[in-house]
Amino acid sequence: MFILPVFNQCLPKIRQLFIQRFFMVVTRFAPSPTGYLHIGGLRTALFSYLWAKKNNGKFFLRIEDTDKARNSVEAAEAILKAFEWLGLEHHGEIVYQSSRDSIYAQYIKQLLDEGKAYYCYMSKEELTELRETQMANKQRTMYNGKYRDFSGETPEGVEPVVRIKAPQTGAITVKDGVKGDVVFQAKDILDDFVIARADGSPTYNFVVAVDDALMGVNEVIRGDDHLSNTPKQIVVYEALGFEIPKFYHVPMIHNQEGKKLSKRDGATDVMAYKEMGYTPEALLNFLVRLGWSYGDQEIFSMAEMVELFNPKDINKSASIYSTDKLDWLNAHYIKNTPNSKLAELLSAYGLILTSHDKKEILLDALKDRAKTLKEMAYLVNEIIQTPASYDEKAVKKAFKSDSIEILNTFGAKISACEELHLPTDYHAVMEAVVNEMEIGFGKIGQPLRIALLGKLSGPGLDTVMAIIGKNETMLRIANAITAHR
RNA sequence: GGCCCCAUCGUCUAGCGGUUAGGAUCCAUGGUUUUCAUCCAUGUUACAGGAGUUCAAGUCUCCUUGGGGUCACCA
Repeated sequence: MFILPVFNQCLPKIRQLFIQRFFMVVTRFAPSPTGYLHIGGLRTALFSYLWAKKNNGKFFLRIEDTDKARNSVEAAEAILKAFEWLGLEHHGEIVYQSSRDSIYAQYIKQLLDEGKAYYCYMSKEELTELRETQMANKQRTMYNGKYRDFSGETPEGVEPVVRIKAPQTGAITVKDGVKGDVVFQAKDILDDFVIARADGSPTYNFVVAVDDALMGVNEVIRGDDHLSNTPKQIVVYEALGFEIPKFYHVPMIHNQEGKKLSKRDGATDVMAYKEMGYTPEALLNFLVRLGWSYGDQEIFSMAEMVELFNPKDINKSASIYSTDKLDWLNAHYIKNTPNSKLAELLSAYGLILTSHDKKEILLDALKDRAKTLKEMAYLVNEIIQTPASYDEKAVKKAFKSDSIEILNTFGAKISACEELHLPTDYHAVMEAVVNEMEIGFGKIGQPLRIALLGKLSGPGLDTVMAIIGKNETMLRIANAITAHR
């Protein structure tokens, strides 16, 4: 092979351009501005990010705001905020389609000049009438090509749209990395669709193709609701002489009713998951496994996702959104988060632990018990705060006639002890009382639990006492005795 | 309605012609724990239906059924 030596002799810069042009994976996430990032969008963003990252490629962010009514800056900020929380990064500047009108205009003009597109003077009324006739005749509604080869007098009073000359026969094949080759017949789906509105603004299928081509995007990973748009985009690519990218159309995420996930399906805003106490690791892990798998593996760190993800392994079928597994993953990640980091995370839920001297014991005692950070913050507060009331059912069940006496004895012993620091110290006192009074552990455990926590569940009592300290322990015991005498 | 996509436990999924159809989650039961949770063990539950191809089909083909997506001067 003689190509390799020649290639290596090229100047580094040219060589890099070559690599970039022919080998570098460039993906993008191109949401329309809705004001927040939703869970389905995040998954395609994640897939695109991972694939680019794995290949040392580029992952771009583009806001599809050709519809100027919606606030794209706010939307971009919301997306960036979510990306930041999740640790996702995009390359370069955010591309706003709304600021690229002149670029689109240039390509529209090019197509017009080359005779690949034309002005269409059909009025809206005429178009509507055409559609109604077609529907009445049970034909598919489509533009009839009236101005495709028009050479007469241009009608007055109609601002023309620009339509592209789409093939009327033959087939368009979308080579899709997920679905395989999907063949569309031109006669079934195509007509000369509008690429520029009467006001000159370009339409979606046109700008998507132009931008992806200009940005060098060569691997498009997006929802399969775009699959039927793809032939139109291919028409644009071909008219403009751009190279068609590789497509991966990932199946939808459905709600419990089996329909496409929408705003009405509760928490579709990614940031709502932060508020609910989910960790980025859990959410990302959850989403990467929705529609994608790697054998039997369930737990994926970001590094593993980058290493193992490949869009060719994406499923073909839609999945239903259910949070059972997300809860499990979240609990898993909380359990495996170091305490220092956990304390930091918990501060976002109003829990400031920096000054607590038994922080380690406290976090160790609770990290196995919470499904979310929010729940964990709540559980911590339950322990730190003196119980304001006692669960009646629990009292009824566990407070026996001899409970006051046992608590009194225990309280007195605690009071007499000088050195009480660790759970084992408190445990020794409990054992001493149990032995002296010749009772079972449950006899002291149940009422003491109510005294300390106001209810019958929670971490080990010795642990709780070590966390709250000697004085608070005595206070809670005294309170309980007063309340239940 | 036209076109397109899809179909394995309730849910997420493995499977890529020969498996007792596997894992995870959920649920249930048992063990550990003074309680609860964690953890461990065990268990219930699936190839939508029908024709082919083949010695052999969850796996290939076709049909049916069911579900979804999409059909704009929205994105």
